[in-house]
Amino acid sequence: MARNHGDLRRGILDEARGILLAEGYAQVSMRKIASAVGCTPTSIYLYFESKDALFHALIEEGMERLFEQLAVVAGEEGNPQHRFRRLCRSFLEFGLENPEYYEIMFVVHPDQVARFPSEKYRKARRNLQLFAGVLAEAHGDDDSDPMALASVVWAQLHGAVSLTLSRRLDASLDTASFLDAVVAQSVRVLQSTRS
Amino acid sequence: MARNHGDLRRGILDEARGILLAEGYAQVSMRKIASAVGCTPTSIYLYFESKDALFHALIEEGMERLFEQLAVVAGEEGNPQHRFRRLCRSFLEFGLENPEYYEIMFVVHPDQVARFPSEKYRKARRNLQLFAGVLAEAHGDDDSDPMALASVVWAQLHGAVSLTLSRRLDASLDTASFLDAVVAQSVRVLQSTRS
Amino acid sequence: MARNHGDLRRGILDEARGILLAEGYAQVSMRKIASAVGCTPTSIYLYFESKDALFHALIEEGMERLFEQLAVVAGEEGNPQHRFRRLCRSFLEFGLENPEYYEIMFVVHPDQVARFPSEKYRKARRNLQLFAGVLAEAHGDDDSDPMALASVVWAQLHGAVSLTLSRRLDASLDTASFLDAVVAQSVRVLQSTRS
Amino acid sequence: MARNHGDLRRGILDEARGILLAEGYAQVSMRKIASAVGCTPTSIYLYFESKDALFHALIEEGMERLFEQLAVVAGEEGNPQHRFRRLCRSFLEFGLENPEYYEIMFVVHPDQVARFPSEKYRKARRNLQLFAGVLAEAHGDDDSDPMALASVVWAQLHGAVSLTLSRRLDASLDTASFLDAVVAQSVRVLQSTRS
DNA sequence: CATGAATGAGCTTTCATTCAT
DNA sequence: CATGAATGAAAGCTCATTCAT
Repeated sequence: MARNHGDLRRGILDEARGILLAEGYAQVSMRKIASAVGCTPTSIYLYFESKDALFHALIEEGMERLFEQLAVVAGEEGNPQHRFRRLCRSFLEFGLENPEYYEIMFVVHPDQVARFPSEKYRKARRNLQLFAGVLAEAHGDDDSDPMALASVVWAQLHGAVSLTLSRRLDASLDTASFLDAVVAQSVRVLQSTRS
Repeated sequence: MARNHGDLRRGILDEARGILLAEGYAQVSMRKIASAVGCTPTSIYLYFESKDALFHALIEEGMERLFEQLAVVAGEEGNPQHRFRRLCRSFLEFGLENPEYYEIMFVVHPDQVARFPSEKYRKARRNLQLFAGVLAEAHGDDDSDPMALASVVWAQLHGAVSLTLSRRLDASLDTASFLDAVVAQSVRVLQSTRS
Repeated sequence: MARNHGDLRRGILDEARGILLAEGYAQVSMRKIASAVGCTPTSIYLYFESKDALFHALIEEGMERLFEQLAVVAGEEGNPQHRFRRLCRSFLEFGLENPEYYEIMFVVHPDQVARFPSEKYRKARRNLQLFAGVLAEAHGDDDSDPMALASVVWAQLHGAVSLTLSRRLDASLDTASFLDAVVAQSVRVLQSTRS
Repeated sequence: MARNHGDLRRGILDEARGILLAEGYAQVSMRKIASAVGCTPTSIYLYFESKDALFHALIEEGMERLFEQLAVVAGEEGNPQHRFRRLCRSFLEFGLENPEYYEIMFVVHPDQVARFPSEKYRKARRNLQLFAGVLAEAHGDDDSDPMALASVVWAQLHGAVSLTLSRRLDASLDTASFLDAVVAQSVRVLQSTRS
């Protein structure tokens, strides 16, 4: 239990994420985190100003992880269309494999968690820019705004992830082929100004 | 206090929606609803078996309103592609104009509200079927499953609405043209099996 | 459901007793009684001034049933010692077969149910007098007060019933032989002044 | 407010007992205890996991006090019959002098308080064993089970205490001589197998 | 750096009861 | 004779947070 400086902060974040993943957003309480990490609730306040601050740190972390995951794909060689498709897939995977992370990053109402501070908002924005970048490459000559297109794609992917996670999709629907169809449809954004 | 029969029930539903919109689902409490509507928490239980039941009633109501709105469009004359486009628009409008309804209907996590009872679930399904119906018409002979396509479109639209409502979209983005782009992209689902 | 006058009162008492037996004292509520009997909670107040009054009526009824049961035994022919023994048995049986009746009659704290009105108290006293009567017969010439002796016996029997009902007796103890021993010991009260 | 460590815990237990005595088990609430002891309901949960746990602590305490009191008598020198008689007296005294403890230890229905945890149950059993021990001594060679006899005595004593405490005994009865008679009758258990 | 003690506000739900009709 | 609507009080419990040490 002897911890180095900073270890506790790390531990708090890890356990908070753990509970978030295991039991869902509504179940995360300072008490639970504290007892999971082996300290008192009070101690958490030495590292985080409030519960909101803790969640913002988690969100930030999530944004970074997503960025790393997407950046690998975006940086690969080869056909930009191909890369774009893989970017979409990668986003879907991230969401489905980190459901509760995804929840706080993209679903939880901003009035519930206090609004994500704007300085950290840039980190969220970078993810969108990765999409925009690859889109711009793939799209060639075009007057359409890549960020706008990226947002449309993002909306498509986000809708797919969030409906899947909240199990609102029809039970008769096969998830795998639904996701395939979503990716296929996302790729169609590249035809945007052709017609 | 001089109230007609049923007025209080209506008032409870309305105030619940109001608080939901203003403060988010997690902040809606029986106490708050009661004090907003001007009765005691106990009285709410005369009209709703539980908090969950109250929210289920709201969800049901929302599903019906959405259905009515979509049904008008779906029943119009003319080009099915055109009708499909207007259906998409109509869904977006409903979401943006009824954010409280939208929140409980499609966003709030099912772990927080007890699962929507299956007998009422059919009402929710009807909305998707409207999309599927028009899609089937517009699509002509095709081997793709209209419900599957409809789900993809729904994901696109839902993503757009939920990102807009939670103000997670880039501030530099013009909402109107974003929504136009979303509709344009949704319509592209009709090309699904052509290429 | 068409009820004659007085039927409802009867029904209320019956259902109250039923719930009392099935679910225990703490679970009996006006609501439950009303819904079991098929009327509104308000209606109960037409027949009983309060919950306490209803319970007092139940207690009175219980006392009468117990009296009837004991009176049969006390009135039998034959050896008074024998009759006394059977009286003891009969009391034990009543308690064990009507546990929740027994609960309100003899266990529930008088601060919980408002004090049993003194005019009805006489009915409770009659039961004790039955014991005293048979004891006096069996005892022959003696200067000891039969009511005092009867109270001692009552304490013995009541202790046995209440410990059995609240399952506080040692699990390794066989209930049947415990009760036999209790009766045997009760009979010994007849030796009171002999030594 | 300036309190030493442990004082609050003690105070909670004492006030809970006080309310129990004054108003009966059903009226004891966390709120009432808190306001009697001068703290918030929340604070009670720092010392007791739940209301049940609080009452279990009281039961345990009561069992220990009773044991200490009985053990002194059981350990005295002299005639075992004499000691047995004094043991009975001591039990009666404990009950009448500690009605609050007695109430939760032996009267409150187990459906209302969660079952006394089995690890602590041994403490409850020790008291009965004291009776059994002295009975075995006094009884000499005999085939009857001392625990069974002790239970019969316990029933007698418990009946006497509980009827006295709930003031169900006849008002014309002199309490002191009633208790004398109860003890006298209890001692008669020693004749059990002689005749 | 960390804690133990405590708080105040809040939660959903159930209760016995009343009153106008 | 009976109801539907409503109430006020209370229940056990959990929460994020603070503060003196």
